[in-house]
Amino acid sequence: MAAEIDYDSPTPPYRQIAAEIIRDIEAGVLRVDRPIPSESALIQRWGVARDTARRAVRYLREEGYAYTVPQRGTYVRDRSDQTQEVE
Amino acid sequence: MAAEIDYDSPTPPYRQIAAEIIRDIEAGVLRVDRPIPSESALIQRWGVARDTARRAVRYLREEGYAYTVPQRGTYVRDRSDQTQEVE
DNA sequence: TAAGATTTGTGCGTATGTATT
DNA sequence: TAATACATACGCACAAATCTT
Repeated sequence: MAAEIDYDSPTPPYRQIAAEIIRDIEAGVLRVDRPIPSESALIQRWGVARDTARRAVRYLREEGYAYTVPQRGTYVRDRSDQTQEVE
Repeated sequence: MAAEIDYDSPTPPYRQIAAEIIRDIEAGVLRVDRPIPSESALIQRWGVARDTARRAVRYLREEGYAYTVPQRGTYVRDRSDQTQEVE
């Protein structure tokens, strides 16, 4: 917890951030239909630029871990059914 | 007075706006504990986006020139004592 | 009591420019 | 060239608190 970005890692910062959020989702810390940390929160939590925080969130969407409601926020997506995406 | 934003300058717009406000503070045009121009006022005065106006105000806070009261406004801070920040 | 305006807080969408790898 | 990261700027929408009418 409260890990820092490892800029020496081959894993880019946005993936490290996404990884922690995924761990929180799978650990039940972040619940379905509840918001994940906002961009601003991620920026402060990790000390990264907005672009990086946004990449992390975008990655979570692409991986099916979250969904975004425009102008509202990004929430944990229910993956109880299709854990595997067919696309 | 009534200068325009110089988009060719290496100084970003938010810093140009902040600079004018600082001049007004140091010239006594803006007094201690009196409000500085609101975000809306800055948007109209300079023709910039809210994000830019907010950056200018945030910069003034960070530099110790102002303090913000949520939902009230941002006011000129008394710097008579610690003109120099120790941090 | 209620409505409206004002001001800041928050969140996201988008774009450009620079730098590094 | 492409991906990544950071800084900046513009746009839109809604919430919350405050102040006025």
